[in-house]
Order: sequence, then C-alpha cells, then structure tokens
Amino acid sequence: MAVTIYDVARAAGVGISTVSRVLNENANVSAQTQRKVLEAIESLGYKPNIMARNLSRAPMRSVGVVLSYLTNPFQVAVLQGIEQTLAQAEVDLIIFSLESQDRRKTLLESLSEGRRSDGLIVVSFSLTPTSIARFQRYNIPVVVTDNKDKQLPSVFVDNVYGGYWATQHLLSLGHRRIAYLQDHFKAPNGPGGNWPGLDRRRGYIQALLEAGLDVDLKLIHEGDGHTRQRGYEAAATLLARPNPPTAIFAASDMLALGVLEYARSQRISVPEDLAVIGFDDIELASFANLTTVRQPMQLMGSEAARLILSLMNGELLTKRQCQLPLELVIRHSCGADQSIHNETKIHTLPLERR
Amino acid sequence: MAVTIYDVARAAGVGISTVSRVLNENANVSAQTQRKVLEAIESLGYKPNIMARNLSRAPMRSVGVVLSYLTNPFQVAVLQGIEQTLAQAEVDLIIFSLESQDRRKTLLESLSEGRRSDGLIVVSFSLTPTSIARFQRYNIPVVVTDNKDKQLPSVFVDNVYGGYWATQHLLSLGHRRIAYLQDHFKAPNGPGGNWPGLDRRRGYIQALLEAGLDVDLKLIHEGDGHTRQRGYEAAATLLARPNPPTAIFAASDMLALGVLEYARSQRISVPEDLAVIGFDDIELASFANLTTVRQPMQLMGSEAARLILSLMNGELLTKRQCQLPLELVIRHSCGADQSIHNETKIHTLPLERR
DNA sequence: CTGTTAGCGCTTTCAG
DNA sequence: CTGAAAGCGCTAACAG
Repeated sequence: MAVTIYDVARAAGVGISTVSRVLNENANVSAQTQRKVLEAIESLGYKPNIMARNLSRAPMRSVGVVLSYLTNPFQVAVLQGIEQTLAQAEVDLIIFSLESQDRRKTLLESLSEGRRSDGLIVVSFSLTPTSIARFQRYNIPVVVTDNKDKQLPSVFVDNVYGGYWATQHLLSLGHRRIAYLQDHFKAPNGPGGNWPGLDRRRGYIQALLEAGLDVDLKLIHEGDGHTRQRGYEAAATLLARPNPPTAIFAASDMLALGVLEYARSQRISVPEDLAVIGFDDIELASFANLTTVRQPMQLMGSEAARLILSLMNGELLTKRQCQLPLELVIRHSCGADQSIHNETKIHTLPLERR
Repeated sequence: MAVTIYDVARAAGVGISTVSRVLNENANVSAQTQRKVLEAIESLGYKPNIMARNLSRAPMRSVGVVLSYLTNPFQVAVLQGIEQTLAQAEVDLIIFSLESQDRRKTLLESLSEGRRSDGLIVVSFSLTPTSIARFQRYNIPVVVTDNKDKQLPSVFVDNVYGGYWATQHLLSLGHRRIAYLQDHFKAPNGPGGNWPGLDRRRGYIQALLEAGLDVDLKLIHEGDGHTRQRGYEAAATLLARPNPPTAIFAASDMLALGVLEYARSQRISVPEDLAVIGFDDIELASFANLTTVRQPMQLMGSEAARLILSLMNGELLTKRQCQLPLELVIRHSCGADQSIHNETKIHTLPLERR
C-alpha cells in the first residue's frame, strides 16, 4: 500500500520505534540516526497515517456539521457559533455540505455508517427516519438546529411567533394587504419535522385572522431558496398583481434584500410606498437598514455544540429541546445616525398558542 | 477505557465478528443474534471508534483548512470553493479557525504535529518558518491562498495590479485626492510573505506616481480587520481632515461598505461628492452597487483544493504557483436595471512591473 | 450463520 | 540511545 514506518525503518537501517521517536521529536535520538531517518523519510516520501496515529494515542474527537448551503449567511452564522464552542473543547469540526442534490443521499448514507465523526449537528435540515435509526444504532448523537425535532435534541426559535410578530408589526403600521414570501412549501421531512418557513407562515396567518383580515392566498409567494434573486423575482410578481400588497414579510433577510432591490429598480420608495420586513438579521440587514426579526444565530450554533458535546460525553440530558429568544429589530432609514433610532424588542417566552 | 466491540461481544455472548457484522449491516446474521447484539450495544452505550474503523478499512483522507475569520465573507467564499472540490474527491474538510488570538499558537503547533489532516490549506495567513519546516518533515502538503508564498504552493491574484487598477479607475474619473484604506501594515509574516493589503498599496502608489501626483501619507489609513465598523471609522477620520479626499479606495468591500455607510449617515452622496471603490466583490457589493475589483474567490478555493489533492496523491507539480485573473466591476447606482449598466473588464496576465 | 485469527500503521513500555 | 514486542479497536478473510 502506502509507505509505512516499517519501510522507513528498513531504509534507514533502524528499528521502527526509532523512526517513531524522530517523528515525535523525542530527544533520545542521536543526531547521526536522526539524520539517517530524516533522509529515508524524505526519499521515500513517507507520510504518517493519522488514523493509525490517533488509534494508539489519546483519542481525538470530531463532530460533523451537515449544512445545505455554505452560501447561506444564516447557516454560516450558525456555523460560526458551532466552531467557537467546539474549538474550546478541542474537538474537530468536519463540514459536510449538501450543496449538490445528488450528493445528499450518498453523503447521508456514509455519515450514518458512522465512518467519520463521533457526533453530528444538522443545520436547517431534517433527517429521514431510516437515517435517524441508523445513527441510533451506532449511538452517535445527533443535534438538530433551526428545526424543532420531536425525537432528536434540537435548538430552535419560536418561528410561529416570529411570523406572527413580523406580521403584527406591519399591521400596527396600518398595512392591510401584506404579502408573505418563503422558500418552498415542501412538507416536513420525517416525523415531527416542522419547517421554519411553514411555521412563520402559520404565525402570519394567525396575525391576519386576529386582525379580522382575510388571507389572500395570492399574497403568499413560494420561491426556491433564500437568495436575493428569488426575492427580486417574487417582488416583481407580487407587485404586478392587480391590487398589490403594500407590505411584504419575507421569511429571510436575503429574500427581503431582493425585494428591496426590486423596489429600488422600480423607484418604489421603502417604507413609504412599500413596507418590508425580513427574518434572521444577518449582517447585511443592518447595512440595508432592514427591519427584521432577529434570530440568535451564533448562539444557536454554540448551544447546539454544547448539546452535542455533553451527549458525546454520555451525559443523559433531561432538557433536550432548547428554544432561543427572538428579537424584533426596527430600523429607520432616516436620521443621521441610524442606530440611535433602532428599536429592539425581545421575546423570550413562547406565546400561548394552539 | 471506553466500551469496545469486545465488551459488546461478551455481553451478547457472541464473537466480535458478529458484532462487527451487525454494525455493518451484514446480512448474514440471524434475527435472534442481531437482537441480542443490538441490546448489548444499547445497554452498554457502545460507540464505534472511527479511527480504528478507518484503520482497517479503505483509508479516508481529510484536508484541514486554516482560516482566521469565519466571519469574513472573502474567506467564506474561498471556503465554499474548497468544499466543493474536496467533496467531489470524497475528502473530508476539517475547519481550523484562528478566531481567537491565543488559540493561534497552540493550534498551529498541534496541526503541524500532523495529528489531524493529510493536507492543509491556509487561507489569508502566513506560516512561520518553523511551522513550515515541521510540515515538511511530516511530508504534509500545504497550500497557501490569498498570499503568494515563495516556498509553498500558492493561489493568489496580482494584488499590485489590483491596487493599481482601482486607483487608475478613480484617476480616470478625474480624482486627484484619493485615499487608501487597508487593515494593517503588519510586515510580511515569514520569508517570502507578501500581504495583499501591502501589495494593493504598492499598486495604489504606483498609479499615483505615474499620474504625476504626490503620495500624501495622511491619505493612507490603517485599520484593524475588514469590517464595516472599521471602514466607517476610517471614513470619518479621513473626511474630517482639512483638504479631505474626493475618492476612497478600500482594500476590501467590507471596508468600502463601512465608508458608504458613513457617507450615507453624513448625507454625502456617492459618487457625486465621494467616489468609492472596493476590492473582492463579495455578494454585498452588488447589492450596494459598489464598484470593485473582483477576485475569483470561489475559484481560488477550488484551485487550492485541486492543488492539495494532487500533492496528496504524491504528484510532483511543476506549476506550484497559480495566479488568477482580476476583474474590474464598474457599477452605476442610477438606472432602472443596474445590471445593464455594469461594465466588467478582465485582467488575466500580470502587468509588466518592477 | 458464527467464531478464530490476522493484520491496518503507529505509539509505547520494556529490555538491552 | 535503540530494538523487540505488545497492543489501540476494528474489519475481513478463513474455517467451521
């Protein structure tokens, strides 16, 4: 196979333990021998095998992070939180991106075979029951973020309330025709699954109904992914309708930014002619002066990491579900120093609902 | 130590290979036995050891990516490129973030001990000579991106030309007092090091001199990190000077966006009262209609990944330095459909210089 | 269907 | 200072 420590030892005319010593910079090797070994390593192009190495040493742990898009600011922010916490615990972070559709199946397969990491954090994604069963069999802990899971430990926000809150805010501004933009209506994937977009939509509808308004299905727009492009297109479609909306609630800031772009291109002034509210509060939102419902993205990541870490340590968790607070960040584009005019309201406890 | 396959076998009253079979979903196990084994696994809380597993299987390879900030859009874009290429090759990607200053030393130490990955991609960072030597000893290939390295294979752009180009553009617009903003002047780290910011500055100076202008050192501003906040502060400082600049060249889009924000807060209109040009062309730039010098960030990542992959395969590369083309993206904020007015010029070959 | 027996490549006592 | 030998935990023939 590959060049091993034995080959090096033979070539250098020494024992394997000597080679090991050189590799590990152990002091007890004569300069003479050291040189010979180094030369052998060089000429043979020997590379140590990490796996073998770690097998005979203190075990190194690693957790895998499965995310669908490294291009999505929300997911990246969560990743940051995860990274920080994991790094402190000296646990490696392995990234598994599901960017390309065809890789999804095979990747999840191989993951669940437990080949790669001792724990898994799933970001904005739902596992199939078979997948879950497999992880269970291997006793590999899995934590879900951005999605409340009935069986798996998860970290999430109250998306129904978030949607309700955003809509409520628009209503309080006097809007009556409010559109809702989300990525896709795809049904929850697996048992107990519930997608953020669907939940926010529920809250949106609830707010409308409470205000005594009808729900106009034509104002609910389904896109495909959280990109500015989709937001732009959706805004174009919605505003071209007869009796167009006066306000748009986008399920993510990226979509909202697309809406903003469209408005700009059409010289529609925001918020005078069109009110826009987003979701997430990614960095771009503050630059764009976008009012939004903030999710504590980094915290979401670090909480998930904390969870997986204790699970990996075999701790039996009583509290496996972790709901994080939302914030309503109201931004005003006017004013010299915008930040002074920002308002922030925090929602911690879940709204009584049913 | 931990629960092993032997413990499970004993508890289930079977041989270890049977346990292994159950774990690997091998068909040749009676339902009876399977159940017993599964129960033993469950009650003992057995978890397979990945290292041991991979040692007796086809070797899994992994490459580590060292980056300083997961919060930096440029670095994330490079990471995306890396991820894509690595995923295709079925090589794991391990992230090592240097976010916190104190982790830098220890992390790089342990990395160079070759404990974790079979190859390393360093993003926007320079290794110390001792570090490099150690990697050499272990024959662990290292590829550098965003920085031309004399000894290590690297992927980069012609930053001198980029700076020259950006300044040239501003000059062609009639500006004579052009400021330059970069993160820090820190000297190149290690031999052969050359930092992008310094190179762009060189190009900036060259362009000014060629135009017969004096270089006003007061117009060269040093910040600390590529954040909007720093750009904002820098703009405030620069524009408060007597005889302020009429144009600002920022070494990154993030800095440029901060400048834009400051301008907005002061009701300074861009580009009429202040011209701004950035560097990188992160996604935000197009939203903000920022004229900028585009780096092919994703490509940078995938090229680096390709390099490390062939290096890991033991291929002897003749071409270890890979220079990627730059683009000048000129954006006009006026016009209904901004994209129509965008101009793009591509620079592929390095400018004759020196 | 199931147990026994070799290794995978490396680190680490333990004797020289 | 250096070599021999015993594992690290698991998989994969090989014989039943």
